Amino acid sequence: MPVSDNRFFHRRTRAKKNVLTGADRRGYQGSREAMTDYFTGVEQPRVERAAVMIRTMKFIRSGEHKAPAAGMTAKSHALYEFLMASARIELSEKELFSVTVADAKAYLGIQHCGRLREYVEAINNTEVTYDFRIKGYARSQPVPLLSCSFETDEKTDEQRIAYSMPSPVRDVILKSRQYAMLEINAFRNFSCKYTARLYPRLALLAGMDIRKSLVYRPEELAEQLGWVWTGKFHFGNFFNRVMKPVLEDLRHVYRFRVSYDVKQGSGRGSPIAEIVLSVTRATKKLREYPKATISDFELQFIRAYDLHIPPRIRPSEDLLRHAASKTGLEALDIQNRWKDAYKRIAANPDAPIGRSGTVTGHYILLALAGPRGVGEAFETWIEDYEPPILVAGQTAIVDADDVAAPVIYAPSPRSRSRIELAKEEAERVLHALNGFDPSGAYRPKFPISAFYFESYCDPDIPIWAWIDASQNVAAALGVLAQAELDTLKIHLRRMMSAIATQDFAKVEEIACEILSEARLAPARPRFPKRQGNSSIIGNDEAIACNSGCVDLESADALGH
DNA sequence: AACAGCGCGGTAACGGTATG
DNA sequence: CATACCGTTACCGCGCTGTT
Repeated sequence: MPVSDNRFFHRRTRAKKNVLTGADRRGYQGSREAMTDYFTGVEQPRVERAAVMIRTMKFIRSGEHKAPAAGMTAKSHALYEFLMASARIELSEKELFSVTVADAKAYLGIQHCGRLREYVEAINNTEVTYDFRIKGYARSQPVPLLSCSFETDEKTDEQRIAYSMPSPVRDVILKSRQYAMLEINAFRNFSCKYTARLYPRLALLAGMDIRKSLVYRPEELAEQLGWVWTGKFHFGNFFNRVMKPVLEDLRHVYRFRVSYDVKQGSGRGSPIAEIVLSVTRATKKLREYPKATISDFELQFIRAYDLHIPPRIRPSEDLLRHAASKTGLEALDIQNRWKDAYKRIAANPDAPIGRSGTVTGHYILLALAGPRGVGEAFETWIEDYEPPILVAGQTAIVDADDVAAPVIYAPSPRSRSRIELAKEEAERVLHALNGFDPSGAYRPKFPISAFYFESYCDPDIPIWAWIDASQNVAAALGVLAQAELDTLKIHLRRMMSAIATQDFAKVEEIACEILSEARLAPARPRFPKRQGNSSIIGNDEAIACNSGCVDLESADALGH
């Protein structure tokens, strides 16, 4: 193959004025509320991080502690990421930023102000170096991670964290051309402090067209992650104490999967010479594709044609433009294809659609009946879109009233307790169990509803964490996941009703019932006492001894 | 001999509840 | 609302065993 055909080897002219830099980008994808409110959080907002920061950041010391970044635990690092993400949105206009204490606590999922102070102190006490080649910045000069302080808003009496970042860091972000997109909400779910240090490196790789595996000597990787050891380097300790928890933690990342391999060296004692980390390509959602430009001429046609599509199933112009750049088709063409696809779906929802063959029309109808309506339906359709072979003369009649009106959920207020969140979520599930529409106009049939409700049998999803599910509940959910759909629905409905009425003893009772029906001995009822890490099922095999692959998608919480 | 695997035990951090 | 307290979890030093 001639080299000139390969676009990866084409170089961009340096210092071109029209090259986009950080200052030109918003740098944050998603709604701001998605960081502090779980229900908008299902969209998984992302924030960019300049590549040079990821590649060259080194922790050097941390207050009185000897070890670098001693105070930077998983939680304090999560707070750092939250502050960086909040600042990114208004970075080009401001130098001093602030977030409310309530938001920070909501993001971290903590109740105590005291804890928040500890994390802020850890951030203030941690110094790092970067290798920036910019004027006025000595490459080895230590800079604080961020400088934070607490203050009270005099008018509203609201407590806030005010903070600023070292100006070279701000400059670098605004000038950066190469960056990684980080799933900001992943950080708050990490439980190992080293995960936050490896994840950005992997994210940088996952966003690239060519993803060469990262090859490290174990000691080199340990050093980059800031793991300290005394005496001789001990591979077993490093792998069990750092890499295993990190790989396990990375299941909270939705966009890509990580696999690893360890390569043996030669010599006595079968030493490990290399750790190889590989990532899959990061997936992209429809709205993350740039909006294709459409001519006024084409726009006129689109708008004229819009009049023939019922508003409930009419994708917005923006969606069409995103889809145009994803598929390479004309926006007008896509609009037509969507309308045709909808006719076929409405006429025969059981028929598979799209490339994979696993998506049926029910998926689209369910999305249409859901809270995000046509936006989600169109996105689901285009995600798996396969251009159809058109047959002349094939028509179907679309009745604008054959689809239930989308159910609109009120936006959720902040800072609710876990019980309130659980209650609200339980009501959503009950709603879904009743067929999404009280009048019963659209009731999802078998394939889609099985897919939908089975996802609630994962004890790892928030609703079960919120009610602090016991071992019995986790085990019962495992039984339900294997059960017939009707059995699943009946028990799920009972458990969700109990949660909705905040009768948690009842949940436990139902769980025990399910277990005894399945002839499994329930453990001694433990509600309401918390029993530690009870809710992870089926992750034991995720990390094999020598090499393995952590499936990050299995953790998809509410699976829409 | 040089290394990985493994487990014990101690300390700091975390998360929740009770108390002022 | 803030602080004290306590059980659980994360982290780490260390030494022993088995394999190459």
